[in-house]
Amino acid sequence: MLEQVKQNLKAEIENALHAAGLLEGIEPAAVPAILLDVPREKAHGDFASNIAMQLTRLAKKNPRQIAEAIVEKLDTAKAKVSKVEIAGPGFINFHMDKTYLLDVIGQALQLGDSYGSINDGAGQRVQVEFVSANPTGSLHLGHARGAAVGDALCSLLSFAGYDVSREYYINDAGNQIANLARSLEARYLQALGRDAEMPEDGYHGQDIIDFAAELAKQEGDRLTTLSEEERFAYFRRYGLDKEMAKLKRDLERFRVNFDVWYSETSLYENGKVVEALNELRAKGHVYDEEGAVWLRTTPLGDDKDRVLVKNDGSYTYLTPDIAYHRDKFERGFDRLINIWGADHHGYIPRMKAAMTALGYDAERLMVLVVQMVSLFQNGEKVKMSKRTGKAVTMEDLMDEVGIDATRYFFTMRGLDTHLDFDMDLAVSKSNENPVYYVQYAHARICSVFRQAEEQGIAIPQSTDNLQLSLLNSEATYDLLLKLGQLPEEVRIAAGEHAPHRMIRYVYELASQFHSYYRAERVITEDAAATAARLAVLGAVKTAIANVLRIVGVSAPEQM
RNA sequence: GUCCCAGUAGCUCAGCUGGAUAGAGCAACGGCCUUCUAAGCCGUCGGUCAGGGGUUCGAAUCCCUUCUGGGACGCCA
Repeated sequence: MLEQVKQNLKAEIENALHAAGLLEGIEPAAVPAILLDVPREKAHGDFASNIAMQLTRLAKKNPRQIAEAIVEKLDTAKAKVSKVEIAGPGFINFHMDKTYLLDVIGQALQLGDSYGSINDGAGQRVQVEFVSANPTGSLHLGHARGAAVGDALCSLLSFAGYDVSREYYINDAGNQIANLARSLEARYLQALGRDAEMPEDGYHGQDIIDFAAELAKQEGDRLTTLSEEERFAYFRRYGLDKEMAKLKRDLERFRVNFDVWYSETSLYENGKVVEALNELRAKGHVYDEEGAVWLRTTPLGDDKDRVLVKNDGSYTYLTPDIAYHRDKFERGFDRLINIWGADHHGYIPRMKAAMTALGYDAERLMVLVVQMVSLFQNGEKVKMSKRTGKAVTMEDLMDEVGIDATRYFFTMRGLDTHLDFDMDLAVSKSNENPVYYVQYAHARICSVFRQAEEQGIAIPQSTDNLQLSLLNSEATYDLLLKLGQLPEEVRIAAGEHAPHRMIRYVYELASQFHSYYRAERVITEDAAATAARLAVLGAVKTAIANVLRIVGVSAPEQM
């Protein structure tokens, strides 16, 4: 709705540009796009354009002259502009008839759950792979950030009209799983009271100690009688099953639900690793040297060539991963998005190179890098290591901080900022944590609705039969302006893959609402005005709930 | 040594495809509950946008450079 108003204004500005003859002799392609900002200063109107300054050089006139020419030719009636001013170095400030904002109410009520959704994606198929933590220990802080951000991004893209598939790649085939088996074996023996040393690269997490204890209790020392081979296979299977079950449980509890769990092992079993390798070789990107098989990635933007098959005949991590990404493309997705930890950023050029080598457009694969999370407790940075098993797990976070606050907190920041997670503050549930501020706005609206219902006042489900013209206060207009910006926010946030923008938006919307709530009493003696205001609240409630749903935070009815 | 990310108020961070007087939360200080939830509202204080050069009508934003913090540079995954 607001966008229509804006588009209309843009079109009228363009007409004015032509009418003023400002574009004569300028290549159409060179004409800058007309951008309309909502100025920070209210005195600068509802929308502002810097087009006059943009045209300075092209039109060879000074910006204020250009602005004056535009304003003179602007059809203010058609543009629905109530006042135009030229300000500063050449900004044109447009003041609109504020009643245009009232349309937003009906739109939000009518669209409900889909208010704010757009169709930028036009049904394009996007696959997002995220978390993909090795099943060798509990999910920790970094994984939680990846999970929160990845899931929010998926919901956001879906809201923007993309057909999104969430996928988790299970690294269930490499050395690390052998290490898991041996670690579990050692812990099992220890649980039986025997002397057993952890393997050199073993996993020291508490989860494995617990699994081993359970196993010792169930099986006694029976497993020690198995042949070495049988025993290894047993521990491998058992460890993997246990770790995967725990992983899925934690993620589900975190409200992250994957559409596809893709097993690395399956790539070997159905021959896709060999296929990928053969294809690379057939396309001439592979060579043999020093007993190893190499992929020539250097000409494709990588620092150096990469080994695919080691001289002992086994594959490097890269090889099945290439097969995996090849398979993603083969499944027909229009775009692939990977969310990787910052420690894997160096891996991006070689994967893109490999995709290019296979003949795919590497531009269709986007890797988003999520920076590290540092944990602070008692004012000090907590050192964490998977090696020693000393780490705050995602489960700890959910237990101590809660899911709403954790998800909000992780989604709040841009992907590329190093995030400091202050455990004390998060746990204290003080008002430092803004999730309550937003949720409270939603709960407050619900509370007003309960009050209204108790008094026998119906909550309007649409704006039919309402006198919206009764809504003419500054506080209402401010609130409706923010409310009406949701679709555009979704557009920008989805386009930039920036779910944190949605958090900022919903915080600002909540803030506008809280101010409005203080400024105006909703339920009064005036039935018509009451109904109109309840409609405003219903619209705001819808918008808050929709955004919270995107970021995976609950919208409580009361607090 | 090379590459990636960051450096903005006391703290945590927005803003970064160039725009008007650089924003928010927390902290600090001062107000506001006989009225729909005070988990709230209103106000005050707080800045060499790490430093230096450049590009131009205009730079936190773009380019070069220096410094600081974090991460990555395996025939590990």
